[in-house]
Amino acid sequence: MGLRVYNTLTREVEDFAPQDPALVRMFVCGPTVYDYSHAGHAKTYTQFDFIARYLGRRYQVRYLQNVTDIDDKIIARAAQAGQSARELADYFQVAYDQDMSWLGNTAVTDTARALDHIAEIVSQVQRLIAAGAAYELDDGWYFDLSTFPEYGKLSGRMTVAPEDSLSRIDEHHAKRNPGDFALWKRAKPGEPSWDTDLGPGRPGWHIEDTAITEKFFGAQYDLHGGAVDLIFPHHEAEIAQMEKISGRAPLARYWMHTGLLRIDGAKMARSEGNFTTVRQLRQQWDRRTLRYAFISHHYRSSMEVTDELMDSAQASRKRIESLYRRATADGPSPDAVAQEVRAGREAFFAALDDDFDTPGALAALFSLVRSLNRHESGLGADVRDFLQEVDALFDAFDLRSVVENSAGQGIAGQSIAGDSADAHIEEQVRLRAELRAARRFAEADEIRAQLAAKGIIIEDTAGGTRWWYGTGQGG
RNA sequence: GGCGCAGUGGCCGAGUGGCUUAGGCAAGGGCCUGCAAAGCCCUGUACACGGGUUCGAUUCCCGUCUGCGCCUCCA
Repeated sequence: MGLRVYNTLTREVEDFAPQDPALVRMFVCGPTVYDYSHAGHAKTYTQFDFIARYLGRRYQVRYLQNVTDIDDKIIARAAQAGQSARELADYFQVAYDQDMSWLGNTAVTDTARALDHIAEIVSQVQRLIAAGAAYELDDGWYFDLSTFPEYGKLSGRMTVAPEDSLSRIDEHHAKRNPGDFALWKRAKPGEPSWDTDLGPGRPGWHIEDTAITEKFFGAQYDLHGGAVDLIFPHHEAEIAQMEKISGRAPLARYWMHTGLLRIDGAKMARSEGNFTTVRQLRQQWDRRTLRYAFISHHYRSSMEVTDELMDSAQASRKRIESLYRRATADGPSPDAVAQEVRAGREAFFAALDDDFDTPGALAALFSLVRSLNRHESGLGADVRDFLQEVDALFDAFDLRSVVENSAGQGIAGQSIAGDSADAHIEEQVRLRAELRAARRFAEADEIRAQLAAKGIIIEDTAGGTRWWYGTGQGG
């Protein structure tokens, strides 16, 4: 069974087939770098990171993201801070990169800044002018929507409705149609601008994306992503620009949109001032717990990050890690167990193939976890392999530290730990075992308490005592 | 007002025209354990409301209500 994805353009789940059977070209709208990224960015970019990783199982993936490094807010903030727009954008782009790498979002293969693509942007505007789809006003060039009747096909908003009584579309001066959007903004005094054949100015917001995707992918590509709040007008405008220029449709074969992250019931957004930054989240939670929280929701759902949710995510995560810790047998598991693993693995991937149903996949995973937990011992390499395979996609479990540190005595004598600190712990664990054997429990418990104070966790099992380093504050 | 998405058990959250339970967290009871931890077993409340289609609907259709998003920058 193949991969199926929900396409916003058709409002249906469709079979996924890239233009080039071996390669997926995907583009996800990146941030405007005028401030720190927040939990909403973390959600969207983590979910697309997962999607790209999953596509990577079957295809080579070219994952392109843009960075908007010039716009009104950047200019305004820079002026406030006494910096150049460039300095401010550079600073927040670095901050964004740091936040994404903290989250473990590693799948982006190409990052493109708007200001590095002025020539491509100008070229697109010129071609729109040549096609009769752009016109000039005193403050810049605009797209003429009357030349693109399909405008609105992504959002289902096919008529620019006079009855949109609450519409806040700028009725500015001489625009031919109320929804016409800026392609190139003429330079204003004191603002940064670029000298081009269109005159001094700077790009409109929508045109940078199509200029960048055309450069990297050509006129058409496979997958375009972003959060739902970008559907209108941003993605509509991209479609209008590129399909007008190329005469080919669709711009992107599959349009995928993530649900928004809410706070107190309302959308989290920088412009709303109600946002929690990634940097703040970082103080409170382990990055894997945060990733787990995102992965445990379907990408299209909206969600809210609460302490209760995060506690739940942490507990769930640890359940997987505990199983991994238990799977210590050298070879493969016994046949009956191996069969369970195969069946569970199959169910897991079947769910993911169905429009990246991560909650469904986790359900399959936990069903397997429970059935495997019934086995006292014998869980072997196939279990470890599967959990590693899962984690290569989710990156939400702390399997590695467990491998490196679960060296307690009594577990098949395998001590992976080597340094002196670990040797000391080994010694303490051994001493405690002797005390327990002598039924001197008070002293044994004292050792356990001392180790716990250092963040070392101890478990007595039928096979002996295991120990490992806990995953730290906040889990 | 227009367009779009959604309403599932204490919380989170998939899914399905009837088949055996989604799953996780939390709660209560039990087992295991010197204790702890981990784990296992058991227990409980579901599908917003009103119609319709159907032998049968939480699952399809219509309507109502409610929430969210977009219509301005926005992941």
